[in-house]
Amino acid sequence: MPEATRTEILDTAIEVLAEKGPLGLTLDAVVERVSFSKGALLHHFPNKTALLEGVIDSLGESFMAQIEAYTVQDPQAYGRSARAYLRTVIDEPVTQRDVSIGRAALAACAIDPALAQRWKAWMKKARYDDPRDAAGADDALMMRLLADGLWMSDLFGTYEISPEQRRALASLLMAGTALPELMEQKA
Amino acid sequence: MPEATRTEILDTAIEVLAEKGPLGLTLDAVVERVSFSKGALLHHFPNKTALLEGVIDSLGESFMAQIEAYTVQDPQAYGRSARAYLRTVIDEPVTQRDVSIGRAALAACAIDPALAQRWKAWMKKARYDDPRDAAGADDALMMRLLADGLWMSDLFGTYEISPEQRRALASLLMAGTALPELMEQKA
DNA sequence: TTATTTATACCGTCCAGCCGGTATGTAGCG
DNA sequence: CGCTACATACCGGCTGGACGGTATAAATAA
Repeated sequence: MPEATRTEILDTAIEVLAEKGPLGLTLDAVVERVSFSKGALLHHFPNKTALLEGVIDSLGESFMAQIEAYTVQDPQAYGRSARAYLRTVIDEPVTQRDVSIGRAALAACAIDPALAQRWKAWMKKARYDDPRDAAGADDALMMRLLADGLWMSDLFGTYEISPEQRRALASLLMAGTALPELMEQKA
Repeated sequence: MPEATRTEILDTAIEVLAEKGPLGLTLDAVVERVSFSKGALLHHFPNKTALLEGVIDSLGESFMAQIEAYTVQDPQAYGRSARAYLRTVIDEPVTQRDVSIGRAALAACAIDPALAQRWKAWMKKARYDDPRDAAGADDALMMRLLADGLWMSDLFGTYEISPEQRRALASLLMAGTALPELMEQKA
């Protein structure tokens, strides 16, 4: 059952990533926690780069699956992909494990441009089925940027954000269309 | 002239960081480019952690100096620290070197919580002299989050943002006070 | 004044551990 | 017999950093 082995490797690698960070993600560290040997690992992933790519792809798939789930359950077609993105990024309960994985993945992408590119591809793939994104709508972009900023703040604890502030931010984001109007008023 | 040696080490380390990323920043790599030996490096920075902290502090000082410069030249007191932050993060011409350093610093902070904490301290220190920040104003926070999201997008090239979109974003950010009104309308 | 100690700044080598990866098997299966 | 899916042993490079020096200059004591 080679496929099972593969996913076991990937799941374990993500677990290691969550616990020890990207520097702790070594081939040996994965092998230690797994029911088979280093040879098996290197059989399925010929080198560490391949493993890392596998991990990113695995995370990317989960990410996209979550977005798709939110997307299809959204009754309104217009802008649903953006809304699903926002919910995925900011609404999900943030466990310590999520934070660790987020940090590690961010670090990995920051270190290795190839991984960043790969993650970007997942982001793009998840940005589908939405006329606003297709049109490159300004407001959807802004909402995404704000959500990304909030996500990063969550990862690093940059700003201390109160629950009320967070709720306000979330509702503003979900409203989602107001910023361009605002711009026109100011201009 | 021990102080000069110290700053030479730090500058060189940042240079290495920009060129080879955080994984390329080894003690030997710094020593190679410097007029003295490894012993000297270890004399000024007893271990690698100390060197990394020094690098973060050095970057933090530059960052804060830039913000202070923008702050004092801003005629309007109200909200100047937030505006200075925005300008520093989004207005500056982004060279490839800036991107590399940003990536590397981000990675370093994502990997090592202690460094993240240290950077956070610099951020806090730069967030001074502003009644809105003191009051934890929602709009200033939102502008910062959006700017952070844009900064990250610049680092990774996540979104393709046209010059017009960028200009629009910048002006919206500088306007900076409208979002709370908007929230009330929506609520 | 001079001798002695102490602290600073720096040099250059060597090592031990870790880590990615290779090389060489082998057991099962079609 | 050859291919897949593993196991085991081993290696060499890199890296952090320990260590044992040296040169200089200031502090201290005689």
